[in-house]
Amino acid sequence: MTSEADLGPRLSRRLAYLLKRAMVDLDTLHEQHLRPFGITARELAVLLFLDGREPESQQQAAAHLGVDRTTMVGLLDALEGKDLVARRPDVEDRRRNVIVLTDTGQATLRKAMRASDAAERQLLAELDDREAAQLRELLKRVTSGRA
Amino acid sequence: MTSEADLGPRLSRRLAYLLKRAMVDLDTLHEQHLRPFGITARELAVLLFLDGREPESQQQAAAHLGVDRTTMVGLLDALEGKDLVARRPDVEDRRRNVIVLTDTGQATLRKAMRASDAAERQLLAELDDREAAQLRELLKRVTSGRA
DNA sequence: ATTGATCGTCAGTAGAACTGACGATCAGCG
DNA sequence: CGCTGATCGTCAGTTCTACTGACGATCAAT
Repeated sequence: MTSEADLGPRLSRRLAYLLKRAMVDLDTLHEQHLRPFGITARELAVLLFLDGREPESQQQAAAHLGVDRTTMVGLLDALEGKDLVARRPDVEDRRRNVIVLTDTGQATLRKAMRASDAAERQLLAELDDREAAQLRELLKRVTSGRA
Repeated sequence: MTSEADLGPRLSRRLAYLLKRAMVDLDTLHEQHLRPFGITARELAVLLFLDGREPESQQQAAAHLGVDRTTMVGLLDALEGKDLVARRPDVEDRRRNVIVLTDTGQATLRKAMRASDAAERQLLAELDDREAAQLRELLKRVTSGRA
């Protein structure tokens, strides 16, 4: 792949380049580490989001996760097919589905999160703990500014 | 859009979330700031790459930029259509095109780079200069580790 | 009861990137 | 020289993803 020295300093210091690069690398690492659990990083994000929340409708969950409502259908189809989440009719509003984690989903979430932690650690292998926390904090402030 | 508080701390601290969020935001900002120049962030990256390098073939440039050779064709078609780059036959190897910046391309590059700088500044508005440099440095070390 | 909006779903579409192939050209080898 | 295999830029076709628009079902408001 691209080695930073080949690009000269100009492009390799642009934020867009650095961010994309980090994201692609993290995607690759996640793919490797999550393969044993048969889920993608994105599906893990859904599981993580559903856990520790009051049950929510598909569309609420979609909005919070920033994905289109029609995309969420397929995402949940996949997760439901793996028995990780369940759609249950909302008793208060029968248009809605309430999405809940199954027991299998809970267990998979716990294990997959450890794998994801490992992927993150591998991405940040060059940094010590203090620097890793610093990077996380800076990114958090950057994104939270725009809510 | 998604407000960080809504997600709870779990998802909003994951690196994948933070990186993607930052990238999407930066993309949006780039789109706004680059609109006057009629180029995308990606095209700017190509211009920036071509500038300050010995003229190179399409495929070499594509490899360095990490895009597919067939994708580079369309990318250059667009840039050539805007008179920002020119394909010239390589005298030493007539299979190849040498890609060069036109004068217009040079001028556009300079102006667009200032716009891109502004986009980056806006993305990092929450950080002071020292922190912004720190973030850049940490990201650089993260990515350069994997060359 | 009627109107307008929202829910989940699905078909169709649009865009981006890749695969595989093509003619043209090059390098190596006899 | 001539042949063979590889590389260059290009293009057609495929794949993948996300979106638009529509649908029946359901809700809320009047």
